[in-house]
Amino acid sequence: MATDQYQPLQGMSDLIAPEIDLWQALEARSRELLDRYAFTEIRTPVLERTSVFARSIGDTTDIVQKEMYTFEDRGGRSVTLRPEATAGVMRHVAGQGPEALESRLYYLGPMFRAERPQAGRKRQFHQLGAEILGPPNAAADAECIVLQKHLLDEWGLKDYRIRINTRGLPEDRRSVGAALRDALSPSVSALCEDCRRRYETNPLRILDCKNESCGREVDRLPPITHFMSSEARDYFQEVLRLLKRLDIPVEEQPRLVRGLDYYVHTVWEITGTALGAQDAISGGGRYVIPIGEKEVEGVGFAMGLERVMVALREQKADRKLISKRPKIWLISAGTAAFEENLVLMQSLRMRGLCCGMDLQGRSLKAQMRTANRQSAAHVIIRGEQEMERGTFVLKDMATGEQEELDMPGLMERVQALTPF
RNA sequence: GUGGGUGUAGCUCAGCUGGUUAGAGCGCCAGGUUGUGGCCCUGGAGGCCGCGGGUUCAAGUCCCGUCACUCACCCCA
Repeated sequence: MATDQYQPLQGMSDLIAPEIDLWQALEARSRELLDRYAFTEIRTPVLERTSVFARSIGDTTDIVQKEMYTFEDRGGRSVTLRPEATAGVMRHVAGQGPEALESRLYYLGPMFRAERPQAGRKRQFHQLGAEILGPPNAAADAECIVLQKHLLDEWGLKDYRIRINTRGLPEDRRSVGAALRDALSPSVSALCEDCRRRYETNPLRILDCKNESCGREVDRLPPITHFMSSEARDYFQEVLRLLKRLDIPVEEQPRLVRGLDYYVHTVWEITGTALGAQDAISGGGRYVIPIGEKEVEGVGFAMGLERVMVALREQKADRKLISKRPKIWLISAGTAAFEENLVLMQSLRMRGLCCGMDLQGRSLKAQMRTANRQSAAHVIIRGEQEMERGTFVLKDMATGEQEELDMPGLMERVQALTPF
């Protein structure tokens, strides 16, 4: 029944079995790896004051202008569902003492953008991200990229590309913008409508316009590093050198600038193949974010987990990530056996085993069907005969072999089935 | 926000130019085996044909609106 009242809001979905297995596997592997990289988790609220996002992401960006879920709370304050997590994390860090400015934090959770849904784009989606706080440091930038690659490899994702560029020092922004404007001034008329607007508001964004004629004009320009200070160029070269040293293949992409205002210095993007139009699975960069009177500096990235999962499914790598514990299904014939099985099931669970049984007292055949559907590795069958003899039938569902055991024998066999 | 495609059983879909009781496969339940799953056979349950309006003697089918899904643009993860 596809009736509206049973559906979640547009672009949002209920995550449930069997897909949830992939979510849990991805999350578990990620947390383990982030821990190995000495990051700790932070969970910030999903709802923040609107200014937290508007100031840091940038008033002219599409995210702030048309993609945020913004509304007034009961006290008349403007609040917003987070469209990304970096701003909230920085809000937290800015409120802490100076030692927090050296933190290594990661987050994993839902983000909200009121866009039109399409392949690889939901209104509620999930990001995994990490931040290394602190002033510009090429090693930190490089480590972020290393970590992302490691995550993708850990998940078993193949065929992705890492593209990288620099936006220069914060102080360079004004001069780079001005230089770009000068360089483009003869060809403004050749630019698309959006870019003519960007020419005034944010000339850097013209660089990654997908429009062909804009691309032709941009290709005539020297790379933007040309307009930057030598300090910015040296910093970027150092990042590239370290990445090479760490054996991370990246492609320089002089037109990559990314869409959020807070980025400075190194920016990068990871794209996957076979993802449709929305092929960016991860993006990141160094940033300077104003919060209240302070500015917080750091470097970080965010990965779109829905897109990662689409890519994993496409490459048939999703099933390899999921490991389910073997399950035992208890089968009873007769009410006496049923009740004894309830007791047995509980004691097996206390011993760390994963098990279940039909609670409705259906036919043995129906119980077996359920066991099969539950993909139980083994079943324990108990009926009148076994009750009389004080035994249990243990059946291996894969081979179909079964044996009759007494209690000590059953416990011994069953204990051997636990992974621990 | 703009444009294209699609809404029929739990799922995937068929339903020719409008015509009587709306179908298939899978899944589910039961039986074939009153103590054994998967494979096979038989039967059964399950449909406001997304929703609202209109045209017509008659609408799942045509028209309008609306909602949702989906793909793309814009942009982003």
